[in-house]
Amino acid sequence: MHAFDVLRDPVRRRILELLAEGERASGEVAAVIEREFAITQAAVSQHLKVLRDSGFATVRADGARRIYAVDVDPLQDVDAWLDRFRRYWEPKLDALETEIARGRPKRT
Amino acid sequence: MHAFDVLRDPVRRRILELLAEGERASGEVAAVIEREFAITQAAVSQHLKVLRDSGFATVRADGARRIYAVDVDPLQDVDAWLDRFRRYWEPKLDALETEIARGRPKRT
DNA sequence: GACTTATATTAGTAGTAACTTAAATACGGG
DNA sequence: CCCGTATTTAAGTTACTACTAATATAAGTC
Repeated sequence: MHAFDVLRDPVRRRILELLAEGERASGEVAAVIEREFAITQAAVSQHLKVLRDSGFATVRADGARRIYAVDVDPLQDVDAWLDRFRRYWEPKLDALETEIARGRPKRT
Repeated sequence: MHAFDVLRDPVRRRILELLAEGERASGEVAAVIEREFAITQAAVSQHLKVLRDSGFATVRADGARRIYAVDVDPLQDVDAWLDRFRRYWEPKLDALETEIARGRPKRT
């Protein structure tokens, strides 16, 4: 599943926003999302699965709980894709200078 | 239509890549896309409509031709959304310093 | 004005994705 | 072990989206 397919869904974007603030248990995420989007816990769990399978999130067990954390690799891919458009809003920087100014690490 | 809904489609992303290199007539875009994705001119025209309606592209007439150009406003929105994740791969810069270092213009 | 080229629009169809409900799995405590 | 909590998985339904084929619109040429 392509990064943009994942990001297309507003629920998944909101989950990533939550995880950007710090790791959260599945249930904690579900509590927020259920309230904000009026969907069931099962639906949230399915979204978490998509995020796992597509590399946007990692999980670790803590007893019966599942602690989710954001993984930014696919987001960096998106950021890299945007590079070709940056000259339209960062007119002073050429491509190389942009690399340096932003300190973006090399992708493998 | 949200920016990520638009970017989800690989054909639309490819069209934007083409337009990032410079403006192109509808038919020029269609020629490339028809070849690369094996879809009809009508389908390409529909994608161009989506890009227009969602603010990713602008058009001007040149006789019977329609010249398309990229409009990066929605792409800047995407870029801004990514800001909250940047600290995970730009650890040395805090939020304010990032703003300054990247020289990102204020969005209205 | 008829014909060709360039492009957009309409109507209909098929595949996909997000949801719900129900059931399954796994851990922790009494 | 049985029970409650935490979480995932499965099955089925519905809505949306990208497509094709056909048609419409508009400009350029003779």
